[in-house]
Amino acid sequence: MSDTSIIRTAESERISHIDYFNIAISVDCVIFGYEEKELKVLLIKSDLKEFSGLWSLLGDLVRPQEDLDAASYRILKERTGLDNVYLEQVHTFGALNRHPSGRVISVAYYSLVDISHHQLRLTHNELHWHKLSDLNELAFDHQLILNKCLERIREQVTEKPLVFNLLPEKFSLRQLQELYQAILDVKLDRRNFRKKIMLKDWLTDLNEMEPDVPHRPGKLYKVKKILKPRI
Amino acid sequence: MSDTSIIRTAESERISHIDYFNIAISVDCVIFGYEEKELKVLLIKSDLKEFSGLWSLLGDLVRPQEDLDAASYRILKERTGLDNVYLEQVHTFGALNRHPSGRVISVAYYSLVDISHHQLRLTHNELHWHKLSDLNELAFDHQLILNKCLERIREQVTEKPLVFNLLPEKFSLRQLQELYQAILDVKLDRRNFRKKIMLKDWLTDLNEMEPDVPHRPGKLYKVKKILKPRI
DNA sequence: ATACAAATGTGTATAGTTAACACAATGTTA
DNA sequence: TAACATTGTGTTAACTATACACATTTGTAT
Repeated sequence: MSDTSIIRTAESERISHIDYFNIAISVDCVIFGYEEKELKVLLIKSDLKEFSGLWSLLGDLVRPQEDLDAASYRILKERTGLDNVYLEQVHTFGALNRHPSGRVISVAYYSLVDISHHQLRLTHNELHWHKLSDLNELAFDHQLILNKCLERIREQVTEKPLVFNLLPEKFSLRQLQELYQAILDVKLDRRNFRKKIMLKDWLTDLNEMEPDVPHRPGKLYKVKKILKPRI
Repeated sequence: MSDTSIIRTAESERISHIDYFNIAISVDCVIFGYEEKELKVLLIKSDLKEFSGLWSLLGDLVRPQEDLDAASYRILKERTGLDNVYLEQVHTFGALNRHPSGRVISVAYYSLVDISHHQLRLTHNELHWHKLSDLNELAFDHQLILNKCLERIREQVTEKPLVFNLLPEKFSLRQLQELYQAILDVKLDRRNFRKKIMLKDWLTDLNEMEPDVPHRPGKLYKVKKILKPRI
């Protein structure tokens, strides 16, 4: 499409390229991890002078020949080395002044990754996992984006077998319960939790015991079919 | 911002304007109404030759100085004359070839309006309310967008006092039940429905009876506090 | 005026789900 | 071998959701 091309709107208005392509579109990924009984998010030091010293989500402009899901997938792959991940679009942020360099509309995705995954390689030394419970001011409107994604996970955690993406392949029911507790920020009754999770028929008993615990070891399970929508 | 301006991405890559502003962004509104015990959607005849004869959602390009919510609000106001409406962002659609004239990414909103509202004036004679139950092929990916919005409403209808936006100010419990049935596509038990809706404490009894019914009239209610997020 | 048609308004019993709660068994460490 | 930490398990009570019927009110037709 050239600079003189025309877009027809539903109203048949004719609008020149120059007028209407002045908005850039980016994708921001809220990449969640789980470690030491805490939910974490992967952030990078902002390289904008306006936000110097602040952390920001991982994002990039969407390329002209790339769809939104592909862009989020690319960002995740570039930053973490992971390519078999859960990614879901959450919301699009388009406030006029959200980006200091110009009009940038950003589509937010969230992702759930296993921090201990052997394939995980942070590709940049200004990339760090931050505890959600201990977060300073973020660049742009990234706190807003993060909150929206967290809200979405909380809605989904009891509905869909998603959060297994945050755990290693083999896990105990205690680990799983602690994860639920971290996400929902509640304390759960152990017996009721085990009953409820078993009713969902998401887990396979591996007939193995967890190793290296200083107490009676629990059984290990894996999830039957993890949700990783092909993006 | 001029054609030579630079956007810094999180990676500090430098990307020229020409390369990265070749994507247009639009908003599409799925405007739901309710009439004759059926859910309806407001559509307009597509004016693209590629979709000649097909109906499409109401949409327009986002203007450079307009945020997304404002764009959806403007589209609704332009098309219906209504300006006190419920609007909610649902999802962003960015497939490469969704628009035949070029790369257009569209943010979908849904809206709930009272078809019988005195202020409602369709501003275009190719605008029509279509029964959801009786819909032909739509232009673009608009069937996809519609489905996503319908899904969203169904999730929310029992959680939030939203659907009152579809009804006139005064309504009977029968009308309300019929609306729920239309949205959820189920049959509900009258006694249980009334019990449950009353428990939610959303309604005020107006101490009036519905007029002009050929049978025992029901009481009229209005909603206590309707949800119309300021957009 | 009377009978009929259509819809309102109301309560209870049953089934299913969620929440609260305690103790014996297993493995580790000193 | 005793103390510690954590696993694994079942029952009861509270709450929620579902199924279900009859007398009352209004309008209409005769």
